[in-house]
Amino acid sequence: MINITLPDGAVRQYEAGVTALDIAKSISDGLARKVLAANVNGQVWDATRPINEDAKLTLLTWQDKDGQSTFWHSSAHLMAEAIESLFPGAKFWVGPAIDRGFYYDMDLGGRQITEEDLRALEKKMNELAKQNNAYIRKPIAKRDAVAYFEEKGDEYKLDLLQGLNDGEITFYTQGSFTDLCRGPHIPNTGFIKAIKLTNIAGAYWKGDEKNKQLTRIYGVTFPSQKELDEYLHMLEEAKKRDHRKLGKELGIYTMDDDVGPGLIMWMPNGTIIIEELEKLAKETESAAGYKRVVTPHIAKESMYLTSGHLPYYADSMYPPMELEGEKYYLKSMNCPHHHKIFAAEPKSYRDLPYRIAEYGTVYRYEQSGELFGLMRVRCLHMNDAHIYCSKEQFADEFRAVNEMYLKYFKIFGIDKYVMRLSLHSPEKLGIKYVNEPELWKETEEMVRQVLIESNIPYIEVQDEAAFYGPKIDVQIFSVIGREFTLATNQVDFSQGRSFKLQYTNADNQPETPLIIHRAPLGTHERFIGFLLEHYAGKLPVWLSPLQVKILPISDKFLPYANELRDQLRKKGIRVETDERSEKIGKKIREAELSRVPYMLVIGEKEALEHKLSVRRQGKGDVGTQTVEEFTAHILEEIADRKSGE
RNA sequence: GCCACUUUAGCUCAGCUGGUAGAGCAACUGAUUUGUAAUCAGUAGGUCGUUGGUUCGAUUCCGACAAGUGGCUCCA
Repeated sequence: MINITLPDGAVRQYEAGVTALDIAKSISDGLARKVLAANVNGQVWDATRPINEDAKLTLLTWQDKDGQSTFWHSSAHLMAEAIESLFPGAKFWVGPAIDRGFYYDMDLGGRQITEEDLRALEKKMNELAKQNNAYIRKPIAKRDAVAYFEEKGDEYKLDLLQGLNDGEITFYTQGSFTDLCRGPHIPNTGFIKAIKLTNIAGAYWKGDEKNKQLTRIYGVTFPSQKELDEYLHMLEEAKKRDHRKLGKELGIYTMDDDVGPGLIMWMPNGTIIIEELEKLAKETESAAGYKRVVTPHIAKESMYLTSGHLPYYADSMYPPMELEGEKYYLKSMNCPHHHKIFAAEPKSYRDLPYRIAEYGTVYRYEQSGELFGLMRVRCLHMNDAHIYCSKEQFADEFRAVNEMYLKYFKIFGIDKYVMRLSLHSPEKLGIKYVNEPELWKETEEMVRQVLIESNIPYIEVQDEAAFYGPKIDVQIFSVIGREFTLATNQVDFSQGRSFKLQYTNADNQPETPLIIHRAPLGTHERFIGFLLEHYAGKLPVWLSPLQVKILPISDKFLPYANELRDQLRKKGIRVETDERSEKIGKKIREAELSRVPYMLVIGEKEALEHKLSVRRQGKGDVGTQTVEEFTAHILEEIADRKSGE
């Protein structure tokens, strides 16, 4: 007999060789019908795999993340079975579960998959699922595994096998399909009740663009049709808050074929948002001791050779233009220009920290396939600044920048983000990163300490640093789930020396400053794209292009409405009157859809009493106020940059 | 840049197997003067992304290019 400890601490005794599924059955049949996998002593196992010694056991169902990923991974196998049956000769690479579903990469020998094929595959998968085929685990000797895939002629699985040791190789079989797989899997295919293959994509083998491109099919499955329907509904809802849709509906920005891909033109409404953001940045930076500068959009080749950008990033800069025998580049970053401003006048330690800021316009020749709405563009406006400081000042300066981030995030109510400490990878020194192993170690530790001392949760990732030093990136997700760096805070121990930047220290010796590159509000493009999705288009009053819309009940009240409008405008409030001879219902509907935060309904009663009837976007009628009450309220809301309400 | 798909009126979308296009909303005009999410009627608006080809004839079939979209790779 063995002892099984359940999550509530209860210990039960079973015969050795018992499975998680047996144990579930001994508790209740209902539970047994829901068990997808089990966590045995911290490892995720098949629910049907025998347990031979004392163990801590957690049964995993659809409610558990590990249960879901097991379910999706098994679904990938089911899809592969369907593919093998419909497209014989397909060779498979890997088919993992992802955040929301699964994919499988395969080589179809040049065959193209169409939307109709996906529907046929779904149908086949449903048929196979209904057969309730068990997923059967079988440990196998390496040479037998190799023989199996040699027979099949699957060079991809053979490649996978090369990296595995004898004794740790298992096959899983369900129905007529056998795959090399570590597992675990759900008990049988019958659990998979609802199937949706979502899209087809090319994916480079092993993620390397020099390799062959495989066909990748993405899908998602659920234990019931209802859950699939809910998921599809959620996708529909997410699409409604996509910044590309909102940007068009709200007249924020536009693009044009004649202007070029990835080049944003900000329309009047978008420009108001930009101006409000810049106002916030200027106030905040001025209070934090920054000074503003302005620099040109282009510079000579020699500067980017000095900075080291050209050898690393020439591919992502627009090609140079030749003038008077010199090559000029559109700037893809502001730092070199800022370094030149630092160097323009001699500096002493008394001038440090020297902080200069600019909403700099930069141009990056992003790969055409990467462009994405406002989030990935070729002309961007950075909330840029550079801080030149001594080693002793560094930690305080870096911490202050982080605090500025958090202050901004509070204003915008941003709470779903990941702070990512991006480190170099030592084997790429001299290739992707400046070759200064000691400095890398030292500054990475310094940055890590700042995060720990400030008690900021973060994750560490290798091989994500800038070429000149480690950085902290703030990662956010667009409504369609794509990840972006919203803000960045970077250490630079390299460019100071490249540009021969110096200051005189207290001992009258020349020293090279450390540099911090920071952009807490990222770029206008990405930040506004993010804000539109974050607020679902319902911007807070202070950011809203139009803050108040006056809606007269009929033309008779236009004179009072416009008198009111002028009065509010004098207070700096962005306000317009709907002067059309439409019914009030229509005026309200359109004002609501345009997401103007306040609507003022003006009729006979209001005109007589010199009052206004206030409507809040999304909330409806909130009662009658005097003009003074309303003005005081909205001005306070704007001045405090309140989010919501 | 690579794989796949898409591109019809300002917007959202119809248009079966080739015979030069249609709806709703928006716009404009007129009527209506309205009390908290769509008043009625009329008018106007499109070289069907661009460009080659096949055909008596192409929005429709084929190719190239461009832009957009979903991924891959990339992202200072």
